Amino acid sequence: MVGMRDVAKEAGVSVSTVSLVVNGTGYVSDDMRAKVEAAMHELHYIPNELARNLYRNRTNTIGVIVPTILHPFFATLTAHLQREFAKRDLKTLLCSTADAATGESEYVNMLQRHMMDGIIMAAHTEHQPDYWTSINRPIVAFDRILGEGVPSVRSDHEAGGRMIARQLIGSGARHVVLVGGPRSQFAEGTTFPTVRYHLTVEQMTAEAGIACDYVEAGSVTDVVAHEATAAAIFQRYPDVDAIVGSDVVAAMALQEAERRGINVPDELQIIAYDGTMAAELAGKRLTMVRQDFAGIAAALAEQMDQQIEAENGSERSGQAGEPSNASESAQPGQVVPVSFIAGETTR
Amino acid sequence: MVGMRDVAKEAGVSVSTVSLVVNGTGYVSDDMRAKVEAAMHELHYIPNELARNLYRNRTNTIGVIVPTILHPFFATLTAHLQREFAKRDLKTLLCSTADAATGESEYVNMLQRHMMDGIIMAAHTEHQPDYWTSINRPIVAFDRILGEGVPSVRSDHEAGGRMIARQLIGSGARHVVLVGGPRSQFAEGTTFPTVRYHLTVEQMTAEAGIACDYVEAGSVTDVVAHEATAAAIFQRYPDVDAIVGSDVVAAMALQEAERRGINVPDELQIIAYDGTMAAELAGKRLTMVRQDFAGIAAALAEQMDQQIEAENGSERSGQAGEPSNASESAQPGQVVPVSFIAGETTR
DNA sequence: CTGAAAGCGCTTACAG
DNA sequence: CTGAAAGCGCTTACAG
Repeated sequence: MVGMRDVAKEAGVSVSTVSLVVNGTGYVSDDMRAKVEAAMHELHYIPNELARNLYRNRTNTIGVIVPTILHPFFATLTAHLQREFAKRDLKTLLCSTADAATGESEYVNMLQRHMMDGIIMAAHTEHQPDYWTSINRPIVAFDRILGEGVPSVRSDHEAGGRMIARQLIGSGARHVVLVGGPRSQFAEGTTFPTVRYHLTVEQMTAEAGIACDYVEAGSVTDVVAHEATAAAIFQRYPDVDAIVGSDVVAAMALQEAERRGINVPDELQIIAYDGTMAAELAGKRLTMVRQDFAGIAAALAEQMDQQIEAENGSERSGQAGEPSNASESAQPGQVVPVSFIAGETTR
Repeated sequence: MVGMRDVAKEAGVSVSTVSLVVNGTGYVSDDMRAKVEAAMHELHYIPNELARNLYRNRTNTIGVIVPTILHPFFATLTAHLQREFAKRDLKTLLCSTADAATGESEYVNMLQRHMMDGIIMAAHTEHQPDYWTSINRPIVAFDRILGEGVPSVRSDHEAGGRMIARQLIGSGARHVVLVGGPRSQFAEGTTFPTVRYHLTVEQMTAEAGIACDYVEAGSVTDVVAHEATAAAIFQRYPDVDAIVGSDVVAAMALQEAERRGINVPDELQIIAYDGTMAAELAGKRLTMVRQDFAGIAAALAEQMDQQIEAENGSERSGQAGEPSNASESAQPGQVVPVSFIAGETTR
């Protein structure tokens, strides 16, 4: 492997000079520069980033922790994040907790070993907030609250809930079924902001005198489970006339409805929450509440930037041991708007 | 930041001893080990992987180059790859060429700068084979041929084509429309093995006296384009009674058929090629040819392992400058079987 | 079994 | 403007 030393020798200059030329920093005479560049070409020199990483204590890599990239929701999120990070010359390390046998803590471990510069946390975690706040490295959460000092970004799920409820009420729905995660996540002080759309729909339909039942969907990881969930809805609630759930659930519900000869949207309305590509592949164009993935990714990347900058800053000035997460002043959570897109599955 | 030196000082031993304890290599007396471990705990020591990386000239990271992870095909491939790599303690760097403004050559550049240990190439490239063979670092191609010495893995597309043709012929199809990539890729000596399933179907239907037209789909990146493609098929070929295309195309074709009141499968059969989750979300359970993603990922990872091992080996023994890609003896391409799964869209 | 030393390939003050 | 030196944090022969 040809290194800077070889280039320096070939060009008859010092290693420092080669470094200056490679990095375009500092002043180098045109004469020297030419000699060095010639030598670099001659030897096909390619700088080794690992040495730089060590010196800077930086990898320019961000880990994106998601349950699985097989799910369109997380694929979409990840794709948009990669775009944002690439703009900032940051690489995206795919960290899924369901696809690999690697839990979040192993990824956090890698963060602490400086294998990455930061983590976007968008997967489930059993850890208590004090776990997350004690890590003391750049972490930004998506759609969950990991504790004081860990900035977080989420969609405006309350608004999403209102949009859905308004549609259902306005179209004369009588019996709504909501599909979502484990009901245990709905406890007071939940760290899952997503539940807010469910809660909003439940509240508004109740006020309007509309029946609203809740069905727990299978794991986000398992598509087959969603199929079973869809079938179960019709069995358990034969008079259901509106189903609300994630794209995947909505698509499966539509498929099941067609199979049972139920007319959509006349007899049954379906609303998909998320608005990924999955919603476009269904049997009809699904009506949906679309999350603004581009906006979410931009906000997450922005927060990550700040976290990283704060870390660099505090390293220079702050005392080593003091555990102080960056940007204490961070909002409890940045909120990104959602939008309602009427399709062929509502009336 | 607390380093090995601090631990050594605290424990009253040398840095070498700390290193031995951390790595569990070599012999260390229980006495020393205990002292070191106590000190590590005391100081909350966490090893910095960057230094190791530099010494080993390794990152344990593999870049996966795909057009976009938004497409279920590549999401599925990537998810399975990550699983395989994780088993081998390798991390997965997401390298998409369409989501970010980063082309393959930038990723190759990163490979050469030792920001990763290898690349799985599954995206389009304009480069000639001599570009790829001259890189001289671990590269494994998926579903494309990048030149002598670059191992490659693909599905058995001929078999896939035969399965499709048999179904169509057996069910009495009269007018088949195949949807696929730009026809220019079909030239003699193409580096795109995928076209073999199209060619096989065309040949077999021709022999059976069945009409078979080819429609170019939009970019793999663009889902909306697929919708337009689907609509165009029905306009251009009003008597079409069988459509074959990727999951996404098939799903959109089904949607369009239902919209036009065309009965599937009685009047129109649809076969999806790939067999990702996208095929399950469609209006009906699509009949499909499923690629064995797990098998593909395993084969790719296996080849990558060999490439990396070969690189390490040649580094020790071989002379530096000699460009010689690992495993010259690699097969022209490893072939993974596909399977036919009957759904509700064929008869 | 343990320690002093050299080195991974680069960067950055610091003299000149 | 250029070079010699120290150092990023760890690993690994090599003496003892």
